[in-house]
Amino acid sequence: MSRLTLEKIAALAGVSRSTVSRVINDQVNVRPEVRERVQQVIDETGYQPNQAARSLASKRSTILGLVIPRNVQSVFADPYFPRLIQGISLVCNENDYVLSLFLFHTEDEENKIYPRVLNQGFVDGVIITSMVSGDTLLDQLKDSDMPFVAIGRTADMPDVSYVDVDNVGGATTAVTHLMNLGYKHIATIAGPADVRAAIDRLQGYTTALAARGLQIDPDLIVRGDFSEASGYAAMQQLLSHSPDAVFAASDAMAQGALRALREAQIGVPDTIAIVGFDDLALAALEKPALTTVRQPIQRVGKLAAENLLDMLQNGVDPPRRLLLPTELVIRDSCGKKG
Amino acid sequence: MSRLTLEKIAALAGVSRSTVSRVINDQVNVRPEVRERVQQVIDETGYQPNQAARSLASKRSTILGLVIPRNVQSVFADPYFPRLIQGISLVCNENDYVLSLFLFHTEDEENKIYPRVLNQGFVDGVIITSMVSGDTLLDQLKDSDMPFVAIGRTADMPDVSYVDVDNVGGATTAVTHLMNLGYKHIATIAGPADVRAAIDRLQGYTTALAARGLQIDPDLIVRGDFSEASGYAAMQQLLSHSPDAVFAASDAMAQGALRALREAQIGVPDTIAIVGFDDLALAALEKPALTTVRQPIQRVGKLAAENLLDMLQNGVDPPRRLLLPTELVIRDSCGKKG
DNA sequence: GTGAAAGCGCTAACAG
DNA sequence: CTGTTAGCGCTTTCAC
Repeated sequence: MSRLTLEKIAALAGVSRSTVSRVINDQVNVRPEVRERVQQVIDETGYQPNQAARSLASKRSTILGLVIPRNVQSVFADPYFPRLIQGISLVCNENDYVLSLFLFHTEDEENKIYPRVLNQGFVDGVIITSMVSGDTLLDQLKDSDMPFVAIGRTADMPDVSYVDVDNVGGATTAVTHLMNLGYKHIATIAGPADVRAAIDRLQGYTTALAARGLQIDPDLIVRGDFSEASGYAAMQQLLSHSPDAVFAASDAMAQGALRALREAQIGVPDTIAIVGFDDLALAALEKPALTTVRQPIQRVGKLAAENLLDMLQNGVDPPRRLLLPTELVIRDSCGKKG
Repeated sequence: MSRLTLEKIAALAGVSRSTVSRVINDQVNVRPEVRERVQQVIDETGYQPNQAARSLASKRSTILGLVIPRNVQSVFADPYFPRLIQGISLVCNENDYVLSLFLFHTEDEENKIYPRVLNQGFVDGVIITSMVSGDTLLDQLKDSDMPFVAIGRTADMPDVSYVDVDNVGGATTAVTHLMNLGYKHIATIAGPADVRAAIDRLQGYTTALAARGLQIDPDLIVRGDFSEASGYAAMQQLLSHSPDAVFAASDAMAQGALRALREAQIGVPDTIAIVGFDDLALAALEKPALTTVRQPIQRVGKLAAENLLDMLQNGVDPPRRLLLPTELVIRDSCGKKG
């Protein structure tokens, strides 16, 4: 029964409301013995301050919002999100913040709910997963005075804080590795043209080839939508151009590619080598085990939350921009030519 | 700038604060023309009521909590959770509620944060994912006066509201289907003995066999932990008892079983048929495509949220207990014996 | 170092 | 139908 209030605790401890408040908020200017006495009453009674009253008086909600726009919603079922959320949640727990989830399924929902999120004082700050450029929600956020951190940068975002993984670098490393193994005819299954991560991974591919003075063959670039099915289709399309290696911009697409090759009875990595991106759990279990680029998703979540909290304390300037390194995990599907 | 308050809107519209409040809360007793005038001011100014003040005065936070205990946390990365969350979130959005996530990673976190969740008035109600029996958090919830709905029932839970899928029925159907196809020597890869869903699926297995007067052979029951790796190991163990079909209590374990059989060069479904449980995305992509029991996860989430909201409005009694039907999805791995 | 007092912005009786 | 009046339970100056 949280019929308990500050007032009552104060009475029980024989002090004023203010003093109890100071104890609760770990403020200075309380004599140690008084502090202890008050704390004891709090412990004994199991008193918990009322959150609404606190927020009203202090103008802080101690809630962080995680916003997932509807264009991202479709991939919410990916293993990516749970790990991201775990990272964010860890930091929230540590800092006595609560994480609220704003999943939007339709444009109506966005229009209806988003203004509330931004203006009601519901959340102190927002982490937004942004993928495609020109994201409406991201733009609204920029126009508001709500502190926020973007997960994944989209188009140009001057003075926007974000955390992203080094997709360009990861892709470059992967393709370079293939070249080092001796592959000459390296194709890529890219992601959607409007998704920044896909653009970056494709750029990593071209960068790596260009660094060796290799020509970019448009026939060796096929787009998918990150899904298994699209990887399967893309691989079939690539087959007529007989690549000796394929860099897929997601593990799911790599998985689809493997399926297509299996059906076509083409040996991996003997005839065609495959490298993926993500390092999902399934990667290690594939046959052959998938060489892939691992991205530190949980760390992305942690850092986003940490930086947001830092902004809440110390102001949003200067913008925090973080690009986390990826790691090439070498397994069997890339072969060992050499 | 949400410097706007009820008071100011009232002034602008030439009415009292109460009237504006009534308009905002869709209450009766406001003349249509007045209502319209007020609404217009609200729309023009983009006024959003302050959430903290509202909660403080009304004693409702319009926040639903989703609690994921640490013993469940380990499987949070499963595709299961995003779908569950999507279901809950849909209902929250529809009803102007916000979903807050309480992910616990350690016991310390549970001890520190949980009391706050329950007593601070932070949330109006809680949805808790419970798996193992004797879950501490669930017990605390029962002892509190916080309205809640459990996802998945554990041990005996008289007068606890829950939403669960019919694991017994699903397993029974799956195994019966195998028997109908003519398999005689059906094994199962069961889940952990303390997880209710696993217990139920195992019971479904035995029930189905018993219904045909078949003996339960202990050698044909091997336990895993729902993971791919455990399914792989379990299948290897089963091999010495040469079953002609295997019912795996999760798709991941079925996947592991398939891997073991592939390695052992045993044909599926020709030599051994396999049926899984879950219908994850990977199920349809397996080679051969996995016959499995589909569970309506998103619906579980929706119903849990809907029932919780109903409890908030109409009181927690009587307890709502829902068992959702599953569906056998027949693909290739179960074969088509006659 | 401590207490008194003034709100934070809203809802909810209660009059009228 | 509308306005007035009390708070909700806390934080935060400001005196002392």
